[in-house]
Amino acid sequence: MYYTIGQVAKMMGLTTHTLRFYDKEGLLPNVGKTSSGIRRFSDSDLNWLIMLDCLKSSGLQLKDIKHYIELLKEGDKSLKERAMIFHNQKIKCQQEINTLKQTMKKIDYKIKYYDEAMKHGEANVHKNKALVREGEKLFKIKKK
Amino acid sequence: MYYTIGQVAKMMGLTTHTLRFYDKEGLLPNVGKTSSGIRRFSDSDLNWLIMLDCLKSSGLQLKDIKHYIELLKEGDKSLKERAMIFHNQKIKCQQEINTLKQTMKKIDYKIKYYDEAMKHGEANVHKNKALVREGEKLFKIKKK
DNA sequence: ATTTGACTTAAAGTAAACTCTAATTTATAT
DNA sequence: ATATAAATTAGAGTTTACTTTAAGTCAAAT
Repeated sequence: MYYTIGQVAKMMGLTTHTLRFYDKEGLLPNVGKTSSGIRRFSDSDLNWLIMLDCLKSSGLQLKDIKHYIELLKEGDKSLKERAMIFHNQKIKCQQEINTLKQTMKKIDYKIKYYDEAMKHGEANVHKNKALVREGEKLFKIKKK
Repeated sequence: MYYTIGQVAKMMGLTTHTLRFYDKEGLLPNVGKTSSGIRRFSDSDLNWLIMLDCLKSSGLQLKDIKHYIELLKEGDKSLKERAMIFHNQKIKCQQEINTLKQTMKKIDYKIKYYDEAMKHGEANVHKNKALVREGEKLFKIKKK
């Protein structure tokens, strides 16, 4: 089964421009073309796009993904380096999740602050010092 | 207690250039200056920088943070909009965490693949079809 | 007093990842 | 057969978030 660039764009939530850009950058090394020059995406190409998306999500830059493709092309002798890439990305991913969890905590704190503020009015909330530590106090909001 | 731009840069893990850039962009609305024009960062400014970092981590762009600052300056009448910002960022944050968890799963899968590959050699691993779904097969690696 | 290092501004430059334009060709539907 | 939709290329432009440069002023130490 083959797909046009437009179909793939829809399926992957990308634009055709982005797909051509990826192709130009060497990030779609196996996409074929018809005799008239039109790209034919196979299921295998789709799987690779899913993998590419995963590598991007883990924090790899396009040039790093390009490098990974070169390693794949080298075959067995690059096994260790490829394994290292995933090992490193796992660590990066975990760190990013931890950062986001910390960020979530602070956001929850803010949400609590705003819930209070909207329930009781700004003036009352300001009696609770703990709740105004992170920015609110920077602007002396006039109470009337 | 006041700090110079260099001290703050060290404390926050930023460069002085970045701090001046933030200031220029209006992201440090309360930082004062000495009579000779040198920036004086207060503890309150430091707290704001921590908050700014949190907002960035949650996925807000600098221009969105700028907008948030404008809202803070408006006082009580922007309470609802500010609450909405945190509400939205919480959702974005949670989605990002979910994406990263999915990504982690795929990476773990790859790590398992590479562990196997390095234990038994590429040829044997390729007998396990499930393990080669995501990219490896794209390049017909020559077995010798 | 002078050197060293940190500070100042304004503005140009950079990297990443697209995004869009233009001019043209190919494919599909009536 | 022809109109419309979708594909092609090359290359220029955009956005975000810095980063660097240049030319200078200020502050601390010897």
